[in-house]
Amino acid sequence: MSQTLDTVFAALADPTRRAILTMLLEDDMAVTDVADPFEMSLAAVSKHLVILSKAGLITQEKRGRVKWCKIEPNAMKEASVWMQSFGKFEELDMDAFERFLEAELEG
Amino acid sequence: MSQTLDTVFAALADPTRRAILTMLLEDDMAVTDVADPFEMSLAAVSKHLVILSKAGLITQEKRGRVKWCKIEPNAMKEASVWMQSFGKFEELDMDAFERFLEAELEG
DNA sequence: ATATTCGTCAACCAAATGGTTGAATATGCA
DNA sequence: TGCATATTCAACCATTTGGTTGACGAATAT
Repeated sequence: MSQTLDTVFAALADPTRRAILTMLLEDDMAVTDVADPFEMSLAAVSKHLVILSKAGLITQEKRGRVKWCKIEPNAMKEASVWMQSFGKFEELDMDAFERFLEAELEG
Repeated sequence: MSQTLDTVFAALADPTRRAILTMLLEDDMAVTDVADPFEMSLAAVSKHLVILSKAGLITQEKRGRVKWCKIEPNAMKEASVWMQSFGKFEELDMDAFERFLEAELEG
């Protein structure tokens, strides 16, 4: 039983958290800026960041009063490998994938 | 926002459900046989199968009084592609991966 | 010095999750 | 027919989840 898979998959199951990760692909961000596009309180987003942090999917570093969030893509490796064992997927349609990411961000 | 990603990742977040999927990699199985190795009621396992089913990760076909469960690896495609966008992972250590799958089954 | 900004904490809430048990349904067997 | 097997359903329960608000501490700006 892998606690890592539990926490990583659970973290990825929430659309807000996936949107946050997609945002962080662009650049490191402060907590306040991460929260900005969402229609929920800063405290709620802060909790999401804790969950992403515990799953290892992001790291946070405090500089001054600003806490910077950085994505840690390698934390997905175990989960990604796990999934890949379950099928040989067709090649990626990258255009479709881009559109999909757009939708995720708006979602 | 993708309801599919929500349900697939949520389904994979539970170790019992991942173990079920790993079992189904070997062969299609009846509900009773799926439930056998787990220390929980048949009803509980049945619920897990419903969740896997709704996520599209398995299909179930009733023949006689037996309901057969079949893994549908392609349902992981979208989620797998999503994850892969977040990093270029090092090459897989396949021995480690085998050991990991063993542990999952025992978990 | 004081006000403002950044972020978390604590208490609370509703809804979802993962489990239980016992009854119900449907099929197969003798 | 009558019994056993396969599976789900319904009601229930404890815990977790995802959100809220208001207060708070730490850092910055005026």
